[in-house]
Amino acid sequence: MPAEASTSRPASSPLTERQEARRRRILHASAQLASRGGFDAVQMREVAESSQVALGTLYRYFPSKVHLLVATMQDQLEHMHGTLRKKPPTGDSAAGRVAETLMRAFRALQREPHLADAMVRALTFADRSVSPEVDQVSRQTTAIILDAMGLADPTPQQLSAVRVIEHTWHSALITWLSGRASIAQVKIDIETVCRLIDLTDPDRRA
Amino acid sequence: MPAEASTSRPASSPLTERQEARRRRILHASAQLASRGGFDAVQMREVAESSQVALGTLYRYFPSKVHLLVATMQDQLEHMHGTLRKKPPTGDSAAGRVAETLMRAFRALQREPHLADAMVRALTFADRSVSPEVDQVSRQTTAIILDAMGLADPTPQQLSAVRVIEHTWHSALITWLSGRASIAQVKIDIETVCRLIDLTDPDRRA
DNA sequence: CGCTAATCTAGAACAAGTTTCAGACTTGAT
DNA sequence: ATCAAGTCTGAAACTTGTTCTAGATTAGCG
Repeated sequence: MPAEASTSRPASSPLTERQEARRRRILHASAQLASRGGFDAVQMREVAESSQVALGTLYRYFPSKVHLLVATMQDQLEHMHGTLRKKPPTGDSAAGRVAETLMRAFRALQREPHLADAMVRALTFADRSVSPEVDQVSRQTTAIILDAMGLADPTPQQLSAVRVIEHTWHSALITWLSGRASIAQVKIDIETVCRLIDLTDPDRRA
Repeated sequence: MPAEASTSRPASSPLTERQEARRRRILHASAQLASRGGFDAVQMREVAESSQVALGTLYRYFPSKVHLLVATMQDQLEHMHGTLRKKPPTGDSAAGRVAETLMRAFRALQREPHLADAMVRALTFADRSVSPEVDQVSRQTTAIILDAMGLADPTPQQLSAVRVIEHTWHSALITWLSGRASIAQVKIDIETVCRLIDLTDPDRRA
């Protein structure tokens, strides 16, 4: 596997400079509009206009609104992973560190709830045509969690626990975004699910 | 709280017979179209035509496509809860019974994957305007799980565990529907998360 | 029965995602 | 520098969810 920016994307044809710039302008416009009014506020015509690109071009870069928003999420996730790396969590147990990390991410999302709404809704609404991109987001999330656990090569059990944590994370986020769960509840649920980690830690049979 | 059909819905104005019939026709058409081609195949004009109702009327009964599909899900969930009641799960532990119940539900959904797709996508895409209906679905799901646990009054911890199980259930379903997880993986994740139940059972500190 | 308010119907109109197309511009290779 | 292939632009068209309107029907009531 050749060294490549953690960004991923096989880079089937390396974009020229101007193309890279267009791509960034589009993602920036997308995030900006999303921050304003969430999923609905990201209108393809407006994204095109804001990023100084023809509508057809926008669709060449991102074949659908969902693709665009999922790519926006990848972009934001990288930021976040970078930020988290700088200040690793300090808890004693793996479970505690993961919970701390997720709550930190959660607080970051709280600062831009509309953006969070747009990204998460796109993510869960995505159909099979977006699977590769969604998968990439999922791998990135997994990496963040494994980082917090401080684990190099997890057992299958632990991987399952991590998947369950991700499930809970996404779904809890949705219930919070749609106003059906309080922040406190999200916190409790995150902490609850993180106990699964200790449960699957071979060293620490409670 | 007055006794009312488990169906819910405060019944602000009791529908006449013809109205009730229209409502059923609509839900039936919705489920039928969904079974064919999933979320996208449920087109409001087609639902209206199939159920012999004007488009405006359809929108009077269900104020959006998402409302319609969430109502369809409520409908199906009731069916399922009824079916499950008849053959309660037989496992020894609460965790086992819940896992068994969920996997049974999962197999039922497998039989109509397109319908499952439509319902689950609508559920997670729903915004605040659909919260009451989504909440109702969530309560129904909770009831099914608590039934399987054989629990009358759960502790807050147990409620959190149940919420986490629901999160996992929904999210795992989505990853399966979008082809990003195998059935085997869903099974493992369900079983993994169900261990939380034993973990929070006051009687059975493993 | 006859009236009134609510409901239903058919169909047009509107909004936003997506597709299409003809022509202008870039790029890379020769 | 020139040409071919690929890309970008602007604008219109198409699709499907949603709203609106005018007139027909129905339900409940005196």
